[in-house]
Amino acid sequence: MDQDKNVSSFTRLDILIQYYLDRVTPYVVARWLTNLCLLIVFVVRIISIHGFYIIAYCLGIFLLNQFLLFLTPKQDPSFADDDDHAPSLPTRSNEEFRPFMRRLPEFKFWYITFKAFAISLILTFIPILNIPVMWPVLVIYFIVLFVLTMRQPKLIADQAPAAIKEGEMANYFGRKIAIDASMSIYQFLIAVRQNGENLTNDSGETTSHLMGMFYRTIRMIENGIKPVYVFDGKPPQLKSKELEKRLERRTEAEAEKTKAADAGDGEAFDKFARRTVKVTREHNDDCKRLLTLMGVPYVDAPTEAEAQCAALVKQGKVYGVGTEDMDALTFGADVLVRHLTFSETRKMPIREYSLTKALQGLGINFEEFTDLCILLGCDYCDSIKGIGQKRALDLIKQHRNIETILKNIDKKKYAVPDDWAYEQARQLFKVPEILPADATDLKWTEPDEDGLVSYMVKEKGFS
DNA sequence: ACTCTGTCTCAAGACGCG
DNA sequence: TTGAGACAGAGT
DNA sequence: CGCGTCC
Repeated sequence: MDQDKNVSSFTRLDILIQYYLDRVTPYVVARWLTNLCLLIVFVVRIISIHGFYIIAYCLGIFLLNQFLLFLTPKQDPSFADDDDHAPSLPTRSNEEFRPFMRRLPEFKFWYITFKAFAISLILTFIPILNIPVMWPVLVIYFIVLFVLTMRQPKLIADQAPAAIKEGEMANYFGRKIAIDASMSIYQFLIAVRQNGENLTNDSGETTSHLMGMFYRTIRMIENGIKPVYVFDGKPPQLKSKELEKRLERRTEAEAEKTKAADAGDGEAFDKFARRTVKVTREHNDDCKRLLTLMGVPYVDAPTEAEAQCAALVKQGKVYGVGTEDMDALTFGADVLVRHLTFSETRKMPIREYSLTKALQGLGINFEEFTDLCILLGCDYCDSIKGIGQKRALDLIKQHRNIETILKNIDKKKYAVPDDWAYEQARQLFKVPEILPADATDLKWTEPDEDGLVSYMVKEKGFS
């Protein structure tokens, strides 16, 4: 695991292997068919030469063991008893939902079985391993074990408890991760400031976003993560109301800011300055330039970056979405990685959320999940007062969709908003405007060091 | 007594030095 | 903006 | 670790 001395010497090979693994990841059926073929070859060989039963037995036990891990939700000891005060589940779309992660993800399960089949097959060519045993004994042994072990996971699965996968950066070695660029830039602009102002170069251009983007990307690449940045496009129509509100608030904050500046109130100034932050075209262009120089690909989303990120996951082009925003799950991204960036600096573990496992845990399907998220409140429309996490989930479980809920609900108690646009919102989640798979070409190349230096140092005044 | 919701507040990035 | 945590108030 | 600095 963490024997870093060895790691470096294997890095090359790792990268190579990971490269092929990545390419193979989307082809689930083909992968398993390959395994099936291997298994058949193995079985045929065992039967035809009447030997090596011990290897078959070991293989069987191993497969059984892995299969159990595959069925079992990941249950971290530290999360074992957080039933009431689920400490860090976000409020928005998944306070009550216990994201549900297999202890052994599908891909890893496949990979490990693949290796197991291959190794077993090879072992059958080593005569010394042909240890004579009574094969019926082994079969009985195996059946007993099988029956015994198959009982447990049912118990665990029935409880379907919290299952967030936690891990280190290193676990994502070689993985491709889609990241909402605008969101990151926004965060950099907000967080990276000194005396209430962003960092700037001599000519007064803001450089906070470049700083953050630069270091963060470096960090990820160092860890073998291949990031793809996704830039926001035009916001959808439905969001305009929300955006109006934001603009209003920003203008308000602007006024407060000026007031604070006049009064010489540094703290207040800082506070309001953060609220006036907006990601501009220039910021985006700067970052795109930087990314190009660093050899990191980016994608221009037609509308929402989160939606495009999710699409990249669905298309199998990246492993997951790296974000703090739970909306990515609503857009159908199966894998969501949180705290991806600061796990190294701070002691925050990386958390991986899986949509499929979460749905499993909640006992609902994706349409119902979408409705659930709308009920809980999204950017696109209002939500019903008095319905929060628990009630929303209960209602969804009972009625399965918003229409039925509306029919059955006591409208006096829970005021449904006028002209509630939940249907359009649902459409946006279901069929978001995204680029088709062949429109995005993700290539990671060597950084252009000279270009980087000249851009950062000469143009932006870095040292 | 308990559960659930809504509201408030706060912080926000990454580095390295001591 | 976002999430997280703490808390108060309404509902059961 | 906490805190000052990055530009």
